Amino acid sequence: MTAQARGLHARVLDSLGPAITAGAYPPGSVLRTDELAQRFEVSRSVMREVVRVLESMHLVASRRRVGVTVRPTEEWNVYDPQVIRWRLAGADRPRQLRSLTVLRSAVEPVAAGLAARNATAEQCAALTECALGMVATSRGRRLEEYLVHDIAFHRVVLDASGNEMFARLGDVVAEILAGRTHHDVMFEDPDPAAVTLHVRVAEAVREGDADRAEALTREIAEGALRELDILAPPPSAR
Amino acid sequence: MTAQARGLHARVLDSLGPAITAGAYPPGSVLRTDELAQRFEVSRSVMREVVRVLESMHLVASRRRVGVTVRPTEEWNVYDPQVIRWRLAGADRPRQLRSLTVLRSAVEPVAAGLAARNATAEQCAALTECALGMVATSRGRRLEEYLVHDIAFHRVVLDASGNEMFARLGDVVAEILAGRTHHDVMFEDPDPAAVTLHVRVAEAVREGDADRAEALTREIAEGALRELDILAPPPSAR
DNA sequence: CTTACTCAAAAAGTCAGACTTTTACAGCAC
DNA sequence: GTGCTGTAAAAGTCTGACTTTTTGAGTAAG
Repeated sequence: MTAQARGLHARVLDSLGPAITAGAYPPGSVLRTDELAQRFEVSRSVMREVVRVLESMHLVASRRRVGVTVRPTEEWNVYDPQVIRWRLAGADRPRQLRSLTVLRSAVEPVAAGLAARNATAEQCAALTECALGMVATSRGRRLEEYLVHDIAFHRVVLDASGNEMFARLGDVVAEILAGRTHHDVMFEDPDPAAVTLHVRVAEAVREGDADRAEALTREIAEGALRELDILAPPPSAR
Repeated sequence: MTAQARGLHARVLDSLGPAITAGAYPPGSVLRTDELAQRFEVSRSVMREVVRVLESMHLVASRRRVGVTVRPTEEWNVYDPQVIRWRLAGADRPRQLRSLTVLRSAVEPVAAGLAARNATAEQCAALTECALGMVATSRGRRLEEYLVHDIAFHRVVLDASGNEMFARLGDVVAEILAGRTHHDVMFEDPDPAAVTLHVRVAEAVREGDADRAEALTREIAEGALRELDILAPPPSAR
């Protein structure tokens, strides 16, 4: 499935990166470039390039005479899409999913409000189309088709906000939504209330009603959080 | 000022990276590793490692027989701290600052709400201390001291939220606040209303009042946005 | 016993050159 | 015009030698 002939560099990175984010080498562990090169059966050049990339992600720090030390989790570049992917594929996927969903719940309402102000006619049309698509596929186990429209909807909102930082969270949202469908609750049809909310958000954006778009999106986000609380309860109560 | 002997790799990266984010090589431009190596007077190994890092930031894409092509802005990893730093140092600093401030205004209120629920006793104490420090240095052109407390305050809130993604925005907020003091309005004392709001946020968090902490932080954020509208007006009205 | 200095080794960092692999493109045949 | 084929350009990979920084052991002085 995953591309095989993507070059040595990419292959080693996709092997070592997830291992580190999964905690196979706990923070403070020391690796040596030469040893790694041997282990992965690649030349030192390739391994050096891999280490440099991991270093740029703040997963490791390379120091002379010491080696390549794994950094503590708090220092990782957790917004790096690659790191996000690695962690979502790993064991602490639930915790990761929670962090990202909370982030999403903070960002999307504000993005929707901005979208109501800034969306172009084309974006409004796209939004309506997505919402209609969601309605059309919301019943009868057409989950894959529904997912496509759902992802597209949220992407358009984030793009239409006109904020670059928001727009770049489109992939994260896509990952979350896809995860929900594929891992968690793929047996039942989407919540009709959520579908309706999407339609109403599209309306609000079209009418330029920022406050309503924000409030409605906040409801969608709260729904996502509630869903998460059921599937993967938070750490604990106070 | 900036470290000089940080290794060739870092020096070339810090030269080429900002050049790209500044638009010196417009998207679609094609560079050749060999040519770059000559231009920067380093070996191909070093330049290859630099290119690999830029590639992991999605600033460029390297393809055989073609070369290293600069990617369009929308594909850059705009959350990479390094990229953020480069862009903030460049010409479109104002636009960048706006994007980040909007992001901040979306995230911090939610983070404060979570902090009210999750903050430890130590974090509450730290928060109060920061707020008091802000009060103490809020008058008499003690802007540098004030800044330290301000940054610390927002860092503690983001950390105390217990959300990893929020916590990692501490550096971004620090950058924004520092930028405000150093570039924009360093002539007058901070807004007394803002200082009071910080004190009240600390209170709310201490008392575990999530809604109030969120609302108060939203006021702080709105203040920051208003300030931004004055200093660097948004694109245009509808 | 502690402190300060020296020095050797370990590991990353750098360089140079040869070779391999992919692939865009030109030129040719149909 | 369409399709094939071959060539060259550029990245990708490997190897080995050399340099630089840095740690920590050993040693001498207090």
